[in-house]
Amino acid sequence: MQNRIQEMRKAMRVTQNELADAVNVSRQTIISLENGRYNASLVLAHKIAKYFGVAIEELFVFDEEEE
Amino acid sequence: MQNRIQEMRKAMRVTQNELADAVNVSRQTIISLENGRYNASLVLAHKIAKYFGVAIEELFVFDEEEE
DNA sequence: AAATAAAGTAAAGCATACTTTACTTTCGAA
DNA sequence: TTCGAAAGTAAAGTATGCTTTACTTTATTT
Repeated sequence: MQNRIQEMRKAMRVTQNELADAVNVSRQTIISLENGRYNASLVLAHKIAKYFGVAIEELFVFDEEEE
Repeated sequence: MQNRIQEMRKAMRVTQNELADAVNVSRQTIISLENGRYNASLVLAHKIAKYFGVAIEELFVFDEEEE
């Protein structure tokens, strides 16, 4: 699964810190998500999508081969 | 967070077993999700939503007060 | 009413999301 | 070119999603 968090964050000119605060997680979590170290939980995915004003499916790219 | 898994599953006349197999998790996982014991991961949420042919946001009800 | 399928509970164990702390690297401005 | 902000790495610890096994309860069908 890929995501467009960094892309959208930069488009909105927001720092990792600001995003982390806005959705109530640590900056580490944002870094790890952006760098593909793990996947967001459903709740976090929803919060970030909402923050960017998009649907979860627009923010996360579910490559259909994945299991 | 609430979800409409049981509701949609019954509407489609599918058993917990069939759904579990279709999205590749154990039956326990479906039971626990339906009974609100925990939240689905993003990947699982996507698979179930896809199985039912709806968007994640239609299947999961994110009550905005939650944290 | 008896048999079978479907749904549920319980609990131990593993995998992964997320936190915290501390330190390093990159980058844009003064 | 240096200084500070932003981004990144590493690693140990906690929380939670998911599995597995085994047994119980509720529905449905015959």
